Amino acid sequence: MTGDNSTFQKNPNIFILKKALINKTITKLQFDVYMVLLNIPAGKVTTYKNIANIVKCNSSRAIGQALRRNPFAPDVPCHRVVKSDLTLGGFSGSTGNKTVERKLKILQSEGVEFQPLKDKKLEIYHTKVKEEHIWKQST
DNA sequence: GTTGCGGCAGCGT
DNA sequence: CACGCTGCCGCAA
Repeated sequence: MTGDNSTFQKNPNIFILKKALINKTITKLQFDVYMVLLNIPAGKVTTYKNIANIVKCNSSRAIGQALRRNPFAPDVPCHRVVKSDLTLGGFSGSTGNKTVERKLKILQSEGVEFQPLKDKKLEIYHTKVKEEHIWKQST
């Protein structure tokens, strides 16, 4: 193949992930999930459910579990994952406002925009990502 | 080496 | 709003 090897050169993280899988510091599900994350560019986000579909796992919650154990943060961008209703969801193993605020700040610094839900309380937890920032898989 | 149990950064009804 | 459910994984017996 004359194919594109630049992916590997631009993402040395892939090499690190494979190594971690072989050394069994991460599970196969973690490996699959983290590989998906590496394809999400800054300024975009995806959902737990979307990742679950990609890695063929029927439990979005298991995805959250894999993310919370991410040993490679922030190189593996676990903060670019939100809930299906486009609200923020948890971060770093917690759903508390204080913790989630950190997630919000990181995403905003990457250019992601948010809109609060008017009919709900103006809490961070009810802040939604604008749809234009949802990551669409390239074919 | 194996089995069983309980909890999880969510989702659907 | 409250509950039940899913698959996965760490830890104790």
